[in-house]
Amino acid sequence: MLGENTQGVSLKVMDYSYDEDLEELCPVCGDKVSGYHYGLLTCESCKGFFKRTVQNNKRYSCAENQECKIDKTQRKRCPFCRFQKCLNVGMRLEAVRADRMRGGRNKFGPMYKRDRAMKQQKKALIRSTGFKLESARPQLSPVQSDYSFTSTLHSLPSLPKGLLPSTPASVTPTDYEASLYGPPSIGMMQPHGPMPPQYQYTAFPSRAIKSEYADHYTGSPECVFGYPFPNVYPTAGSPQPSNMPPLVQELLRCDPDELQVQGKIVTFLQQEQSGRGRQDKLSTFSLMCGMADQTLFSIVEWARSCIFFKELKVGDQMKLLHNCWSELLVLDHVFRQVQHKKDSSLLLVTGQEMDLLSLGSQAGVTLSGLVQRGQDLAGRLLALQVDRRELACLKFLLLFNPNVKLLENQAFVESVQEQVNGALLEYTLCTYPQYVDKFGQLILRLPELRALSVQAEDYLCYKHLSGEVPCNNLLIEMLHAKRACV
DNA sequence: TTAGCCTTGACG
DNA sequence: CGTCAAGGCTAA
Repeated sequence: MLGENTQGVSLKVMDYSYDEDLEELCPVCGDKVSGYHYGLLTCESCKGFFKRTVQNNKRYSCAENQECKIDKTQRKRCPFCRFQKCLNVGMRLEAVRADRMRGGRNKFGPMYKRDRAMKQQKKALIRSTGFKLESARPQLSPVQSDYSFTSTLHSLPSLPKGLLPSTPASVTPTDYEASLYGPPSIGMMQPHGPMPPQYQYTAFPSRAIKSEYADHYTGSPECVFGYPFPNVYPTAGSPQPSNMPPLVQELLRCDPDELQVQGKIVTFLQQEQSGRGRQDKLSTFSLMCGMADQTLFSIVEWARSCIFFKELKVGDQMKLLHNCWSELLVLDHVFRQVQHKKDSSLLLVTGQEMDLLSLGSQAGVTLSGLVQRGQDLAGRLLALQVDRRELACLKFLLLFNPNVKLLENQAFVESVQEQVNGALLEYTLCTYPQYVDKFGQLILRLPELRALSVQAEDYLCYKHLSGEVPCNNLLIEMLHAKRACV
């Protein structure tokens, strides 16, 4: 949602301008990338450094404050900070083979492929939207197919219960991969905070790492590494699945693969833009509406496939979603900023970055204020170190709002609310015992979030009435539905 | 120890 | 059979 200026806005989107520049730099030292190594695109030297460090179980120490800048010229100066940075940007210990088997492929192969595909898509999106998202007149004829909410709820085939992401295994392969998969290049989930410096000195149970193809070998059982197989690395500080309340785990499992959502939205916007002529390109504001609209779409899909929610009758489902869609949308946005961890720019659902300064100077006061409140909320959540399991709970607490009136199955909604509350409380107590009242702090964010979403709705309504929001989309339908029933 | 180049080998 | 991320080798 951008720009209150009908003349047109041209908000600069920073990232991905030139294919080479930002994309081809090693996230550790900024040197030239030589390919995917240990989970992400890095340069040859950091690849070698990471390998040596893990293979030889090296321990370094930092002569300074463990915050040395690592760049191409200084990367040799402090191996401690260099390795720290390797871990922080998402290099994977488990990609270093304990048995030193050469060649072949590992389980990251498919992810490298997906990442490459995403990058391609994004480049295409940049090409079609332009580096600077130039505004045109508000679009008259949105090329949106039938996205009415009612048809959405009805038309999507009901998924067979057994096939939903609730397979017996503790974590589905996709979830596992998604959560393992590192951060910024594809702008998805990343560790919720920088790796604590003591990370590598913590006593971990040693565990032999074998290559996946090592079955053919009689690998030496003595092969033990100091670095553990970091199953829980990406969410360091998060619990082992064993001491997590089962419900929390179940809720997390409902969460969609962020990469897939991003991919869908990017593809959609790209197609929409490419179907237009030069003069006909969507304005920045319209693009943002498109993003929000598509995000909303994925939120509805998420809800429909969720445990508890799918048990409800469609009527109740609609009432709940009408009530909380904007809250979920705002939470989605805010949590993305929490992961983004930059105050100077917004991370969009497409993975693009938008510079906050230029947004501030070109968007109107209302929008700037909204965005700022979102940043403030993101800041508080970041300070709280909210993790994605807690996020999953919060989403359910918003969705199953017992204050929604005239529900057919009010009692069920109330019971879900209570169950999730209990699970979140238990989770925060078990996982973050050092936090005095993390649960309470998290719950306190909900009213703030609601207040913000109300303001955002008002803003959207205003923009809609002044004819600046492409109509005929889910966003507007939700807006109308809510205003109609309140 | 570093980092550029070489060899390996499952996967498509 | 080519690709490309693993590990290996070796001058600086």
